[in-house]
Amino acid sequence: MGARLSIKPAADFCLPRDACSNGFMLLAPNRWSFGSQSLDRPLSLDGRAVRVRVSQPGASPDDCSSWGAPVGIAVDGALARDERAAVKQLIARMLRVHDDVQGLHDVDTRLRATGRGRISRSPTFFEDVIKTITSCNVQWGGTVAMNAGLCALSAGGAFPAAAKLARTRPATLRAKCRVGYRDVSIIRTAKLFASGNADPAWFEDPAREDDELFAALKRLPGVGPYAAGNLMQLLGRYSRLAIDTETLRHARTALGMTGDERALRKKVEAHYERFGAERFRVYWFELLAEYETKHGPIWMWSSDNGAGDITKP
DNA sequence: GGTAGACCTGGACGC
DNA sequence: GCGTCCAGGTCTACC
Repeated sequence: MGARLSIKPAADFCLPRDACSNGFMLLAPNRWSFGSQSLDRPLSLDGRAVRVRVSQPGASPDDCSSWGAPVGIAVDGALARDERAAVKQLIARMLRVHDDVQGLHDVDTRLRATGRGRISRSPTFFEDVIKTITSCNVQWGGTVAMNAGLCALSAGGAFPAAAKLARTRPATLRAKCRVGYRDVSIIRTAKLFASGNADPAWFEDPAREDDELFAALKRLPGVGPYAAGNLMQLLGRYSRLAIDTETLRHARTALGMTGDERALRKKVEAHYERFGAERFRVYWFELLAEYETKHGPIWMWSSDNGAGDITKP
């Protein structure tokens, strides 16, 4: 008999809409089930993996009266009291269940009716960092394959812990996970986290200045301007864009901008500057709306049907 | 500070 | 089936 946990989320939280707000939800070890509108994945608890299924019965993005219902977590196995608290904390971080999105809706009123504003992430900052590194300089299919390979390294299929990756040889990562030249960056980053020289609490400290945080992120191996920008939003800092080729495509096709790459970057920065501290989220939900125009609501996509065409992050 | 080239993989394409 | 080319950010060397 497994444990059953419950989280009381923010009043406008809607699992299908808020979980499926980031392509990371389609990467291993996450599995979004289109049929049951639930999220399955293993979580690491002090070295052992427990499988969880997260659901919010009755929640529908199209029915605001269904938002805010309790989020249920079904755990495959029994949990000690401290483990129950840990599971709830990891899921709450991942889904941002308590985030307030009013500030975003104040600057972008288009999002009010949809309730959108939460961008999901990983249960841990370390997983966010490695997933971001695997999203650089590769097409989405490559990122999917790399994360599947990384999770295959761990018993139970959980995302590997920093200590585990720190002990892995570069050749093993290349051969089994197809990470290519990112092998050294991933292992160096894992060593920083495993040794305590990179402290998640330091990066997650809300008192940290954006500039200081961005500079520290760029010092992580394999993290450049794009990756640092993406990690900023994963840390809840939305004042910077994470400009990649998809941003430039959006600038050309949706915003009608022209020019070479340098010119486009300047125009994109100028375009979103008026949204201040909410720059990234305004950009991201514009991009998401564009995808959904082509492919339908993102919560109707599934990890089982090819992971869709969504790009990073 | 700006630029060029290497890094690796998978997909597209031509033969 | 095989070879070639290309796309995707980061890093380093160089100007």
